Amino acid sequence: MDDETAPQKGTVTQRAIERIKAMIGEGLLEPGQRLPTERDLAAQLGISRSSMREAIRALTVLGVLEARHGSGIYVTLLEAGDLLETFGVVADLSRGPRLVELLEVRRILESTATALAAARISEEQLAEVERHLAAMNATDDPEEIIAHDLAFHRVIAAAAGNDTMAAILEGLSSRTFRARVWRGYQEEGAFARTRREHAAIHRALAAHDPEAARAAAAAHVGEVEEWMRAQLGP
Amino acid sequence: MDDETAPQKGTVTQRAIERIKAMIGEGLLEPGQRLPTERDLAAQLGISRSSMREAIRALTVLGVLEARHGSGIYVTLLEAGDLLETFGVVADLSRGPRLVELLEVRRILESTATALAAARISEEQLAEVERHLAAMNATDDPEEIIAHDLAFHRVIAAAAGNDTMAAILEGLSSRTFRARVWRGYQEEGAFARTRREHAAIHRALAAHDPEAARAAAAAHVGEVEEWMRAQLGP
DNA sequence: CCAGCAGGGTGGTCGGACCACTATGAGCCG
DNA sequence: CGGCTCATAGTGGTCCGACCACCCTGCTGG
Repeated sequence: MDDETAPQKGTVTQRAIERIKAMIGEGLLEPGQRLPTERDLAAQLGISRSSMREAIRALTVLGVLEARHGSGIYVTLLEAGDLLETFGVVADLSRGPRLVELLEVRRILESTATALAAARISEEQLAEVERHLAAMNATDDPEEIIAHDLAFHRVIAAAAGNDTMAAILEGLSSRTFRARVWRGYQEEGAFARTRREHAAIHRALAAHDPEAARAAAAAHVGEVEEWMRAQLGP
Repeated sequence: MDDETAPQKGTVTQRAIERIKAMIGEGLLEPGQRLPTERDLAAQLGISRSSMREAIRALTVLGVLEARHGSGIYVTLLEAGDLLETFGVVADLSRGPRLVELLEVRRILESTATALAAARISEEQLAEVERHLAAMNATDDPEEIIAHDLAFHRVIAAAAGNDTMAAILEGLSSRTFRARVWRGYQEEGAFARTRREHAAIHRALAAHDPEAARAAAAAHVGEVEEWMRAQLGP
């Protein structure tokens, strides 16, 4: 009786998901705000707690809600990182031709991000880039190399000043994805080449030369892209 | 007792999600394949059906699984569209500065996609582009205009030959997102300008001129981007 | 041979019970 | 009086068992 709309479309849980999303979209629920308890929410929408829990779980994995055991359910800050975390799942589960497509997207975004970074990067950020570059060349532990490689690009993406783009790139370079590609890639002695490419990117950043940065980054990702394309062909 | 690993990390449901994701990642579960029943899966992992249902629901909203009432649970084809559908949620819930960031990402991807399309588009696809262009100019029903506008760009994205990129762009132009922006945008008489920009994009496509297409698409999205930036500024 | 129906199996929903954790405040100790 | 401890209420997490709605198969009867 609390509501007028009982359109019966889709499952009960699905409707609950939409309702909560709508509440947030309309500003009834502010970022960081605490929601009513599961029991109250279920009663409000006239559904069982089980169904409501499924809806909450769904919005949790989407990065919209956050459940704290013993405390309550909260709306996340709805920042880029929260919402785009699921992008990593795509990278993890993609295979074959789709990996090439993902690398193509990454090449486009990463080259632009690096170009933007060249124009905007601060001295502190540049120093951090150099730190990861040095650390990457100082060890031969693959695990560590990948970590610094990721951090290298992460700093650059952050310097580009677009959090959304940075979050997407983060997902496209998620740990497992990178490790999966590297495994076979470095077996071909691509180590030296990667090192040279990273150095080129750093040079362009230090010189604040966007065009050179774009080219260097595109070439860097493009190398991996071409290698992967070749793996699938014959 | 069935397994060796009971590391007790995170919630039971979270572990179930990871387990199923891992099964798919390792190829134990093929795309399109049917899973055991909820009851069996729950028994296999030693958890309750409720928890298993939450895990399944989570993977369902991520576009990894698909539940068919009365039939069973299936792995999706894991195509770009399946996995990137959640991208629309990001667009729906983003506001303020993040909308500008999203438009910037869209500008970068859309301009590249349009450039690729200029080189690869077929006669049939070009005809479809023209169809939507004409339909868009023939009516003044905002609903219909938006629909054809979306379709216009969708065909172009498809012609670029990168399904992943097309899926991302689809999410960035989702119905509600587009409607939300249009509402205020067209109040400023941006109609004629939009029409001109679309015509320019079509010309570049017909001429198979990638550079012109890139410029036209970038300008098109950039217009909206600038308008939105202005809305937030003062 | 085929249309129609009935049954079993599946996901969807519900309600309730109990557990694990957190936060709060009353009460104790220093 | 101030700080600490610990009981306790409230919250999300898990489990169970029942029933419903729907799909699919196979059987039945024309």
